[in-house]
Formats: sequence, C-alpha cells, structure tokens
Amino acid sequence: MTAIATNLRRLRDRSGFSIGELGRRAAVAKSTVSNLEAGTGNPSIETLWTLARALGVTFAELVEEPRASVRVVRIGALPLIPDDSTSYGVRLLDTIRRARCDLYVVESDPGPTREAAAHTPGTIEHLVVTTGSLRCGPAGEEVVLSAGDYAVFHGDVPHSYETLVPRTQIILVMEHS
Amino acid sequence: MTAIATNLRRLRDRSGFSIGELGRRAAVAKSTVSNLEAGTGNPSIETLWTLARALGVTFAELVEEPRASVRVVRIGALPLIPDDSTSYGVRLLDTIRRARCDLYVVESDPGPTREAAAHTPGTIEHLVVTTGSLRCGPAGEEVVLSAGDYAVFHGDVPHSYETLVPRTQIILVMEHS
DNA sequence: ACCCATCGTTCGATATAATGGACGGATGCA
DNA sequence: TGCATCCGTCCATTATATCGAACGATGGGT
Repeated sequence: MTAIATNLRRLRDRSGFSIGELGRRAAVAKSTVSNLEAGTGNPSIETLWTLARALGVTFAELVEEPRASVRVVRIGALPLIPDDSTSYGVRLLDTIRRARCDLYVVESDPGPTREAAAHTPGTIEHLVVTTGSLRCGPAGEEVVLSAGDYAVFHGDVPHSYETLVPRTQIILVMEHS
Repeated sequence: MTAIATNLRRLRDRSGFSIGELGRRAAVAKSTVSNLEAGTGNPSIETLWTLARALGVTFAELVEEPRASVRVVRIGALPLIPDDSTSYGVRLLDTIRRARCDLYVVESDPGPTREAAAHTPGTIEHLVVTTGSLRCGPAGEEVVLSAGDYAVFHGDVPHSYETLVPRTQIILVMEHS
C-alpha cells in the first residue's frame, strides 16, 4: 500500500500534475488522491485504473514495488526439472536457491524432436541461444530461434525442442517454486 | 477486471481450493470471491492482496494481464543499454520478477578494466561465458574465464570486469533481493 | 433410499471508500 | 495592501464493496 502511495507521488510529480488536476483528469475526487498519496485508504482497482490511465502508465506500473535498475518486461513463474535424452547434453551450472532457479547449459545436435510433457503447473523456461538454431515452444506455437535470440514460455503445457543445426548451444534458466 | 477474474479462477483451480476454502484462508467472504470470479465488482487492494497471499502468488501475478504462452526476443531488436565504458554493450533479455532476477546478454571488446561499485546488498551475479574470455570477480579475487566457463560471485562489493579477447559475449543473471 | 457435507450463488445488512465542499496557507497580480 | 487563484488537507454525506446467512444443487457414505 505504501508502495502505491510512493508510485503515485512519483508518477504525478513526473507528469507535472497537481493533486487537483490529476483528480480532474481521472474523474476522481482530489481528496481521494490526497489520501492515497498519504498512504491511508484501501483504493478499489477502478480508482487505481483511472489514475493510471490519467498518468499515462499501465496499471502494473502504478501498483508494482519499485525495482532498482532498468526493467523492460516481466513474467511470473514456477519450476520443473528436465531429463537428458539422446542428442541432448544437459549440464547443471548452478542452483539459485534464493531465486528458485536452475541454470543449465544445453548442447545438442540435430535429431528427433524432443517432446516434453507438461510439467508442474507454473513452470517457466527462459532460454538464450548462444550458437546454432532450434525450434521450440508450446505445442502448436513453436518458434525458430537463432544465435542471440531469447524466448520464454510456460513449461506446464506440452512443448518440444528440435535442434536445427549441429553444435547448437543454449543457456536455460528454469524457473520454479 | 475480467483479467483479474480469469487469473483468480486459474490460480484457484491450480491451488485446488474451493471458493469457500480460499475465502476462509484469505479471511474473505466467499460471496466476495464468487463475485470476483464472475467479473462483477470492484475489489479493494486489500482484498486482492490477501487473496494473492492465500494463493501463494504475488499481487502482480493476480492482477496482470495474462501473457502470450510464448514470447521471443530477437537479439537484433534489443536496445543497447548505454554504459559509461565504450567497450561494453549490455542488453536486458528479461526480468524474472518472482525470482528477483534480471537476465542480460553482454557483449564487449578489450578495453580499460571496468570497475563496478558495490550494488545493493544481497546482489549476486551469475555469468556464463559463451564466447571469448574475460577476467572478473570481486576486487582481489578475480578469476579468468573462457568460453563455457561459469562463475558466481557477490555483487554487493566492489568488483571488476576486464575483457581479454575481442567479441567476448556473456550471459549474465543478476540476482538481487 | 436417506442423510450430511460441501459446492457455488443470491440477497439484505453493514462497514467503508469515494465524493464534494469548506478550510487554511501559498503565490501572483493590480 | 487587497484580491484572486491555486494548492493540499480535513470532514459529513453518499455510494458501494464486503460480509454473513440462506438457498438449491451435487456427491459420498451408511
């Protein structure tokens, strides 16, 4: 709640609006805005939504805990543990216990498409192709990645990997709870 | 608002709770939960917060618009984050919010050693060298890494990076609390 | 067959968030 | 100096989100 107060104050300062002007643009009583910035109250999402629109930001930007450093996109997630098959060589680099992540480097050569069953709900896989190329993703939504590309998708639905060129290597971040 | 209804229903299904049980655990009337899932109503922040806690997810996970099942970031489309030193190019691949991780790809050429000040307490840096070689680590404990090597060290103390060969590239997982 | 527990929904009563006006203070202009 | 306008905060009133109880429906267990 204090996070919302802080965000609201910061975003309003950035926009140059006064409390009254922001309230007028958002069709919200300025007393409401005043209370919110004071940290008192328990706003409804509709109130926050209209305020976010008036400030030209997303709802998430208004309610999120401020984070250090630069930020572009975000995702929520949960985990799973992979098994190694014929043409895949998987090495566990590290387990980030606090962050609930496993860090792998995977090396593979062209071979049969590896079909992975749905894993525990909430699993998310982040992968960066460092060399080579592969097609992967949830069933019916596969994408082709080349060196440098990054993809993230849910691992709790059936998905597949198909290595397209020899000596393909990827960095895999398995996010789990 | 419909997004919240959808998320709530999906997360509750995943947890296996009934409407009544979720309401009991969150200390929220089950009629409120019922209405929320029906898309009617305008919940307060506090209500959503307690529901998110009872579901074991973050507030953002409950209110955010569901993302596409697969998302691709092409290396060529990523903005290069400006850095003081000319020989480093940093690209933010993604932010793993729940795990408090940022995922970067860093490209660099030999140049002056980059001295990094201490980051926020609790920061840990994991890095995998995909091509090239560099010397890095906390002051006085630098190590030399080659392609394929992995290192992890605390980022909340002064540390440095020194690129040893041209076109060095690393994947950087920045873990912070 | 029955009974009983639990499911999810609906509806009146109540708690409370949002409103709109009043207030004191700050600033600008004649 | 006086007047006007804006600022942000503080209440009484009103609107409404939440609560709690009752409802019919469903599925087990005896």
